[in-house]
Amino acid sequence: MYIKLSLMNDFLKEFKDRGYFYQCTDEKTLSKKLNEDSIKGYIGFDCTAKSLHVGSLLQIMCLRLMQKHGHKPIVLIGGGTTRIGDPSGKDKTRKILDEKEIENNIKSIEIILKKFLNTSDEKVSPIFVNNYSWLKNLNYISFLRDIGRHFTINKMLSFDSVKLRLEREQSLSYMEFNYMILQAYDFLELNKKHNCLLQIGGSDQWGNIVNGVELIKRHSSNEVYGLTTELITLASGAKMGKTESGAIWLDKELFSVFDYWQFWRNTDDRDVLKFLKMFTDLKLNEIEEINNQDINQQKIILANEATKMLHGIEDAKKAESIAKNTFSDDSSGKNLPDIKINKSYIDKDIINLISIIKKDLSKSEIRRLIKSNGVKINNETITEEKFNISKELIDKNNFIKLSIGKKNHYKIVFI
RNA sequence: GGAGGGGUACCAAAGCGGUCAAAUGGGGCGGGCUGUAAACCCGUUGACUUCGGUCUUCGAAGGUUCGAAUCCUUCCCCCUCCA
Repeated sequence: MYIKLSLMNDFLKEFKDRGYFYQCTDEKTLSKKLNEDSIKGYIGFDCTAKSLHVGSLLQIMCLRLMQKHGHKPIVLIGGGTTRIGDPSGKDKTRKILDEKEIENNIKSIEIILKKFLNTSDEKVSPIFVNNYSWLKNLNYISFLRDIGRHFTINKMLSFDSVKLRLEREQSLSYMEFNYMILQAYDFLELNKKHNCLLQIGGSDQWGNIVNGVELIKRHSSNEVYGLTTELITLASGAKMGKTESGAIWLDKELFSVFDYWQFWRNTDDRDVLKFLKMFTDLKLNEIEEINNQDINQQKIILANEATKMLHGIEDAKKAESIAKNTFSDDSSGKNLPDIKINKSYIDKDIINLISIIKKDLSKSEIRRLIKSNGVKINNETITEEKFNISKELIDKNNFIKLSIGKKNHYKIVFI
């Protein structure tokens, strides 16, 4: 299966060089195909939430990379399969979302994906499809006859997604058991309709992808390929994309540009190079150069590049300067985004104000925070929990800077 | 179907009539050090509080007791071994 680098297709080469590659069903032939032609490849996204989070970013980068090398991505939004739930990597059946929620999720996810992708060049612009459009009308009997016949239970039971659930004696419903068949069917459908030749996914999708490849071979004797990406492991051992305080959402309503920038800025030293390769458009030789710079400078570059890709260069720069103000210049916080709070909170207990801004904190937690010197107003540590927000604290621009811990700063504007 | 073991806070895991809002470890949060990193050190980690306390928690529901996570009854769930 070894291919000389010189013969390897550019897309695949970069896919590997950037650290995306994990497995491929038939690397050699795929490489050849990619060299001959512009092909179509797809990645499926789930729509269980109204936004994608950083955990999906690697897949998005794969779509971009396809475009970069002249291939056309198909973005499959799993409107149908989300109604079923992928059992991979899950112990429990997840809750089933209602129709409206799914519809809304799909819309907002599309908006996010479009920010990342080139939609103006017809040749590579993405095709958006929703598998609900074909899954909803399946006829059970004919589906079993056409598709179901190609799957053996013996084989299905051997897939990790199923096996692990059974081994742990966690129940797996018949509905979820069918997920892999539906995903395989998606690939078949895309192959038929769009001549899609490739499916990319995370390494946990391997089984599902292989099923699709095999189904297509049996059903229509076409050769198609599967490619999986490395599971990202952070130096700290934690999972990429989730912090303790919640997911790193790509939607700025859920996760502000500044926080997004900060997320990258706070990357563990040991992960910086990896992330530069994976999550920026910088050329690999540029990255080599950057890698010689001061580590904090590298993180700033990473944060700017990653933020730019999603929110645009202006917002990225803005985030950078807010960060500079807040952390380096120790400023008043005047550049932070405004948080508008009703005037009636003036002259009141600070605990109330904080509980409005950090809704997940209980009042006891806030008291504890204050006790352990974790709260500052205008850079002054608050020492008593009965602290009043007096008028004198509010500056001529009508705001105060509230800091919770070392990294959370808020500009509270009273209106 | 038979025999045994177990369900405790975010997770793991002690406790087995009062001193238990519950040891310990991990994680989280805050502080210190530093570089908005890592490592390390310290504190904290149910809710509400007029800081005196008050209220709710140990699978679920009942019961015994002045008093239960701890004892009894019923139910639910999980694990191991045998058939």
